Amino acid sequence: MTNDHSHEDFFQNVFDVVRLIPKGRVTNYGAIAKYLGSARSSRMVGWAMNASHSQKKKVPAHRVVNRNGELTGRLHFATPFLMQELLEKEGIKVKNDKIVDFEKHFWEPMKELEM
DNA sequence: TGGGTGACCATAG
DNA sequence: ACTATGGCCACCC
Repeated sequence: MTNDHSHEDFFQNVFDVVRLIPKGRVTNYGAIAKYLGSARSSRMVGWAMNASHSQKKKVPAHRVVNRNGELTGRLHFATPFLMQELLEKEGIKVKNDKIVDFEKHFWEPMKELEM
């Protein structure tokens, strides 16, 4: 594992994309996987997000939710409501662990990054 | 070798 | 709105 850097390269690619998500916008795991070529499934994006908190260069992990706009990763933050708090600080409303007007805030890397 | 488990997703009913 | 299923792929027994 320590000799095989393929995972870490993938992680870095995920982190780079997430860092491009503008404040007040959000995307989901699948969209990132698709943008990166889908060689790896969206599960791997979630796996990468697990490691995102220990990065020197910060990763706005709170801007990544699941396909339905639900804050499925919230328990992996320092506190169970930190993810929601960070989103609300950017003007995004959250109700019952779900983003209000998800489509309105959605950021599609395939489109926004103009392939 | 094989089963269980994920910050997932699409589809079907 | 909900559950069930199959695909996904790395990790851990």
